Amino acid sequence: MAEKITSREVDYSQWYNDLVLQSGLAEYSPVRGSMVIKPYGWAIWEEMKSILDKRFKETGHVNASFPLLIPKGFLEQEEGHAEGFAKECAVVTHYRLRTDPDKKGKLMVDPESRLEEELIIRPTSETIIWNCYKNWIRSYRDLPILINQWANVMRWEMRTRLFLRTSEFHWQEGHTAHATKEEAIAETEQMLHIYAEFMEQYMAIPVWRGIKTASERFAGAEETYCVEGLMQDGKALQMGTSHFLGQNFAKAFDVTFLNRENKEEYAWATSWGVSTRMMGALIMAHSDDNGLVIPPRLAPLHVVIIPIYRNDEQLDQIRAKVDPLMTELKQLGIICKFDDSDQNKPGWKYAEYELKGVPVRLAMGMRDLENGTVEVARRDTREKMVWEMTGLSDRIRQLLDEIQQQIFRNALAFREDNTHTVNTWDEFREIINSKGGFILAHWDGTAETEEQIKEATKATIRCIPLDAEEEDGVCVFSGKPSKRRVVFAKAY
RNA sequence: CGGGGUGUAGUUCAGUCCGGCAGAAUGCCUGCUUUGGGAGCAGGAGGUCGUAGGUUCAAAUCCUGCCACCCCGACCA
Repeated sequence: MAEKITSREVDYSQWYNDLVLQSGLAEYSPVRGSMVIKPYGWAIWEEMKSILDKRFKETGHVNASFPLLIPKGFLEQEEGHAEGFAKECAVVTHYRLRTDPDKKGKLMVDPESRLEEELIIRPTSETIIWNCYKNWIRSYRDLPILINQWANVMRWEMRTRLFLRTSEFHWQEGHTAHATKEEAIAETEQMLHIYAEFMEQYMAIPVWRGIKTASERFAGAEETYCVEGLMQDGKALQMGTSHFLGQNFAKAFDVTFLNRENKEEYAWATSWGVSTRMMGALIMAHSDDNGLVIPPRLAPLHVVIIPIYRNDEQLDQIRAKVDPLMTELKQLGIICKFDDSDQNKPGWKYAEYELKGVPVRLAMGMRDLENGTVEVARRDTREKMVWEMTGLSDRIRQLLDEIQQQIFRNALAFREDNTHTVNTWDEFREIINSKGGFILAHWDGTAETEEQIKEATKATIRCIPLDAEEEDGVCVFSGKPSKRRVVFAKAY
């Protein structure tokens, strides 16, 4: 457990891996690209889920569950969708194993169990859901359908990274059907804003809200909206997407309804999702060389209390002070733990809880008992203070709020320091190659230019910001006229 | 799928070049002493050396094949 985390300066990727493994968020599994999410990691994900789930329900959505296995033919129905996902699908071809007659104790795929129609493991669920919607939608009175599902999906990735890109990942996918285009677009935008608010207010990560260019658009979408965050190494991370699917899936699955004028019309669709990738963002946005830094609003444990004592009698004295404090803290909705285990010394515990990113640590020893005080340490700044026991629980609640805000302010300041408005190609290349971060630059709107910039610098257009102001300018690459700036960055 | 790296105790690794009893640290178990920033001492348990084959009196070590994982690219949320 005393292993060192690689410093961010030395090797950012290795730092990230060390952190995930050592803090007990997750570990590798025997199958490449899949991971075990351990209780501490899952606890954070559950926190994220419960907050988002509540917001979804507040905005009229309901949860359901659709199957893991999808008939291969379904994927063929929508052309763009098929092209986008075909090359990363795991395929089920057989339904049975048998003992291998040639190798004792070994199993083999039973060649006689080949499936008539092969099944794919869902990479996303548009197809199987729209196959259902076909039967569920008859009239405009059946609309809108506002369904979400929490599920795991699988995309066979060439190169995987814990949380950021695993073959199997957990997410939620909302799939809605609407009677009008306007309503579907409003839904797409609404969900994007719910994501953005969650990321800023809970994850403490400022995000760009924007629209993807055609080349970055979801397979099968008319328009893809996204939220983009900035990691400490200057690379951008797409943290969520919301798609306006137009009538593409309705046409592919023949989903029509009779409108008020008794005329048959195709339904309008959206889909939107965030995944366990957000865990990666949370880690990379705030943590340091000592371990995780988790914003209080997502932390599974807010406060840890560590006793410092020489014998059982002293421990009992400390416990007598800690018990009522814990009761008060719990009444304020603060999750706390008294770590009175005798396995490790206080110093070990300090390091351990810092590694796990617990926002506030209290230490109480004989000196404190005499003075009626407690040592308060905050994880984000690693600052230590000595506070009076009187009125402590309220001060801790305020401190947690302050930490939440401070972490966000830091992330925002970091993003501002690493967002550059650029007008020349030389400047663009210079910044992308040295500092990284976001670049705001004019773009002529063509896929050719976008591609050439990507080839030259590896930077991609992360989004066209929703709140971009109209501004006449010329494309940083081609010199052609442009109406607004777009956001470039190297991305995960 | 290309380039690089690694597979030896729960973990991190040494040992491999030059074949000869399977090692260290850490963690784990027992006991005692400790406890305000990753404790100390004593004792103990723990490994078919990734896998299959070959060479040899003898293989962790040499040869061949295979597999897995990590890092860097191409692809992607």
